[in-house]
Amino acid sequence: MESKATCERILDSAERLFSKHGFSDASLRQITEDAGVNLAAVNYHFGSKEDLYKEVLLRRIRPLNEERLALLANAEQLAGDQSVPLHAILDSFIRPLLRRATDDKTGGMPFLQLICRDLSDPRPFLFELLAGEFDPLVARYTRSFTQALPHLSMSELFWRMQFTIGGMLYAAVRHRDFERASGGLCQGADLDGCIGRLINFCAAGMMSPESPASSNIAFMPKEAIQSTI
Amino acid sequence: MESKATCERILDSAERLFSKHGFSDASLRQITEDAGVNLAAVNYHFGSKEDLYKEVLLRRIRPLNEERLALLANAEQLAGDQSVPLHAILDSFIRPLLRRATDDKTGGMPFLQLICRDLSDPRPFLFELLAGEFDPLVARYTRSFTQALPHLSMSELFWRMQFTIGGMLYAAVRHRDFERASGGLCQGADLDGCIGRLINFCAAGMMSPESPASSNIAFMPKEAIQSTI
DNA sequence: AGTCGTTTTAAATGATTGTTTGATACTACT
DNA sequence: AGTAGTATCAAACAATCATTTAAAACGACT
Repeated sequence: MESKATCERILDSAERLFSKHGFSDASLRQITEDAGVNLAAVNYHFGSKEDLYKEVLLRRIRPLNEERLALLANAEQLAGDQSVPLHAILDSFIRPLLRRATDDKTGGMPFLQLICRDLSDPRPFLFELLAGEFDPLVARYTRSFTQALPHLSMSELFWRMQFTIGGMLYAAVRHRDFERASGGLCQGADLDGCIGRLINFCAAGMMSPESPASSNIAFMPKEAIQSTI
Repeated sequence: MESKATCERILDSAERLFSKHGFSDASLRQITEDAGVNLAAVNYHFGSKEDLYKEVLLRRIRPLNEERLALLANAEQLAGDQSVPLHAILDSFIRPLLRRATDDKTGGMPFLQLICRDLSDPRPFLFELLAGEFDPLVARYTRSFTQALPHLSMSELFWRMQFTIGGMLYAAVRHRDFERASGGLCQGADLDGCIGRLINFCAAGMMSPESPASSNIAFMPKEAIQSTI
């Protein structure tokens, strides 16, 4: 049975080209040519272009989230009856994703590009897949964060988790470009430095005291805004 | 001269449809039909589809960043010879963007969708435009943050700015979906609450002490990672 | 009224897309 | 060796795309 090798060659090429050009601009002709297989192979093995894209994602997302949950469970076991350190929770959530930037066997930068794109701006045909893969993960982490940060309201905690996710996704997709954008100040290659800094940043934001929702609405006079538009 | 009305109708429809379907999947036929103009009007008035897209972006980005810079200048003037409060710097950077979620006159959610997409995952034909519009802005804010956070190394500051941008962009594009994702805990309509919380979160992350880069590399044994894949 | 520059229109161009088809090649098992 | 099921292949299908063309309509000014 040669189909296994064909499928994987298609998945590899699709991952790379979907990541580079996007779902619509990466054509099946491009992908199958890159993979060295016949054009009809995609529809034969995967059914459609959309189903191919789903398989590209699932191949990487499932091991990623399994790794996260295993690390979190491990951290909880290490903590015993004490509460899990906040840094450990964040580490188990952030590191497995960002690690992939330099690990081609688990997708490398192409996968990070895809997952960032689809989590912040998903196409409708991915709604079901993403909800199925990430809703349970978020629910699980919500429980852990709640125990580590009992002083936070559920609503405040949920916002802060979203900010964390946003910072993580942006760091994932941009960390190669940081060197240029910073004028050489930040080496994109320093992945562990990026991960450590992000965890510290989010931990500080997570731990900060909860303040009344309306306290930060206006830091300066409204006139300043109007006059500039 | 009727061309002004035609151009603006095209820009409005293009903004909405580019935001909804993306650059490639929003066709010029769709856009011109939605705008009620002839198909050839886009190439006549804008030159090409790419140039139309650039104009859609520029129409919103320029007032946005002017507003940010004016607010920042205003905050610095209010501070006199004292250093500008960190919250005020973040406010001038974050609020003008997120405010647009409920302000259709400055683009509304469609514009937020576009700017989030293009800042985290830009197409090559936008590189020059984005660098021209945002590099000076980032340079300006870097100076302000440096003064407000003199204890940070340039490299640490730059990373933290990237995390802030990431959290802001993700909040911008997702805040309508938060209600569903949180099970009703977070009302997407509470825009000011989101802005205030994001500013508090980033301020805490920004102010946290700088630690040696390698201090957070490993929170748990490596075996835990290997065993789960 | 008539002319010049601008804008709108319908139609055609040339190329590319995802998907389907039916024939051919291959593998494995009796 | 021959059959059944799987996989590959070249070719064609129907639809859509951005862009161009040349004619028609319009507006303002002398």
